Amino acid sequence: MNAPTQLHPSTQLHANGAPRKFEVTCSSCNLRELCLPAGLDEEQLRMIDNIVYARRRVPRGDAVFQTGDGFGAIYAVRSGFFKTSLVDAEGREQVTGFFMGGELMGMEGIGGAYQSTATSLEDSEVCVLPYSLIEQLSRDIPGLQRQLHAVLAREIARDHGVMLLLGSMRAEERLATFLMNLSRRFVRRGYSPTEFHLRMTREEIGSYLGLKLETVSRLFSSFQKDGLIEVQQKHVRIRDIGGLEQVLAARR
Amino acid sequence: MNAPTQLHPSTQLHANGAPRKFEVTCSSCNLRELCLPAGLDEEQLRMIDNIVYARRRVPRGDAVFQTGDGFGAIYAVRSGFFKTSLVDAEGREQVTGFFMGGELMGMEGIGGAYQSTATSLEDSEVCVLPYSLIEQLSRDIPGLQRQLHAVLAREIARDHGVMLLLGSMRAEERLATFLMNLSRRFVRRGYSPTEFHLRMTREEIGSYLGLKLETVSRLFSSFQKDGLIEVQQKHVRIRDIGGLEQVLAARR
DNA sequence: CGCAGGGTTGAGCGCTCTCAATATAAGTGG
DNA sequence: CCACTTATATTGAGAGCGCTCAACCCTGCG
Repeated sequence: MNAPTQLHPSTQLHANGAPRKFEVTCSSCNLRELCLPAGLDEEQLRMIDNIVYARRRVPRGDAVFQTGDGFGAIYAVRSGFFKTSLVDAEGREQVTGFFMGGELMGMEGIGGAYQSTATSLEDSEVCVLPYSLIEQLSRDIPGLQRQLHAVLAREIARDHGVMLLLGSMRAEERLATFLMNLSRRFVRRGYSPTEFHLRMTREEIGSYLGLKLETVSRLFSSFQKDGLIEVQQKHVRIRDIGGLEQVLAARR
Repeated sequence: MNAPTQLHPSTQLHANGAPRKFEVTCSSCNLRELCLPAGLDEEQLRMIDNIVYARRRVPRGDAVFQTGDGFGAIYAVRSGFFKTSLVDAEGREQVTGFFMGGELMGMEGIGGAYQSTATSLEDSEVCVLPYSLIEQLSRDIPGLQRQLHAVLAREIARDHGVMLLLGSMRAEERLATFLMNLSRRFVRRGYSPTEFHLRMTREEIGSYLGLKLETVSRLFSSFQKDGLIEVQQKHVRIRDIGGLEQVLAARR
């Protein structure tokens, strides 16, 4: 429940104690409006600057935390791209989310152990937010308390949206929803809403959407044939966003 | 974000202000170890006794809150049984959970509006926990703060489990998982683990599990034929819990 | 250049859905 | 209390969506 006892080798410690190369503060971070500090005023921002205990580089394929690890911190994506996944007793694997800049991972571990594994899909960097600090600071800063609760609530709401997708949508509706969701998140981060690079494999998309990788591949091809998108391996260009919305609207 | 502005007619107000018929405190509640106060010591318990702003009766079929309602409180099931569900723009409906004594509903609304509708499946009663009070008290009572965070985290973890179920399991695995989950929750509340009354319809079970009601019905019959359970409408008796576990283990 | 991981595409199957009829339970009003 | 209505559950027959199995292709990299 306290700050991580074991520090990863690539960890850059924060100033209060150890030296570090780069500025590690929320107030100087261009992702702050997408992240935990969203909505805080300048004074509050300065108060929580020390909440970023450290930054940590995560090479492609490495895990930030794994199922069963004792919970210590929430992790914010500073750069790069992640998936979270879980595996049940019988070996069934499920990707529970994809995470990009400013998004938070590991919240389901609060009060116990992480219930999933967070794996980087490209060379990435995370901010380590020790729970003990968040806990402490959110007692004194009502804005942070609210923001933390709001972030947790949004994660629950997001999961419910995925449950709707998995429980009620057909395969093509799932993929269309997925693409539009990615598009929306990319545009908020200043990237093109219509052209992006998928960091995950067809298998990972399939796991997230409750489909087999072949089905995902076929759907990509089918969307391309219909003029909705252009796909070439991991590169995607959305050509007809309205058409994608129509895929959802066309209920039988 | 403050205490509910509109009070439901059947609401029994708490002592600080208005009279009421029954004791409305956590310390006198036999569900406290399953609910928000779990793990608090006696002193802390007394401090949060006033957190139950009111109790409210919810006749079968009524909603405690609905999608889009401004968030004001978290609701704890005092007695009875609930479902939460959401409907998307195209009319797809998804049951996101079933809730029994001591379980909390509405947390996904924190900081905004409820994202689902909570409907009672039998005449029930809920405790109204105004968020403003929770917020205030959890600043002064670290145990409550932790418990709140833990409850939110468990809800996220639960949702991930459902995502695994919906994304990776076959129909019969889903129903077996569902029955074992119900059994576990009933036994914690002092009911029989092997014999219980389903409060929800086949359609609601189906929606929750991502199946059609006919499929659910067929699976019940099939489980019965295999000697795993006895079903008669809403009455279920588990005859072979090990067999149900085998349904899950038998991966092809 | 060869290899490995990832992606595409085809053929056929089977699980779950759709449509439909019937049964049973639970209300509802006379 | 009973006839009628409505909601819920069961079961069957057939169709189709997505899966399985398999072959082949593409791309990056040692």
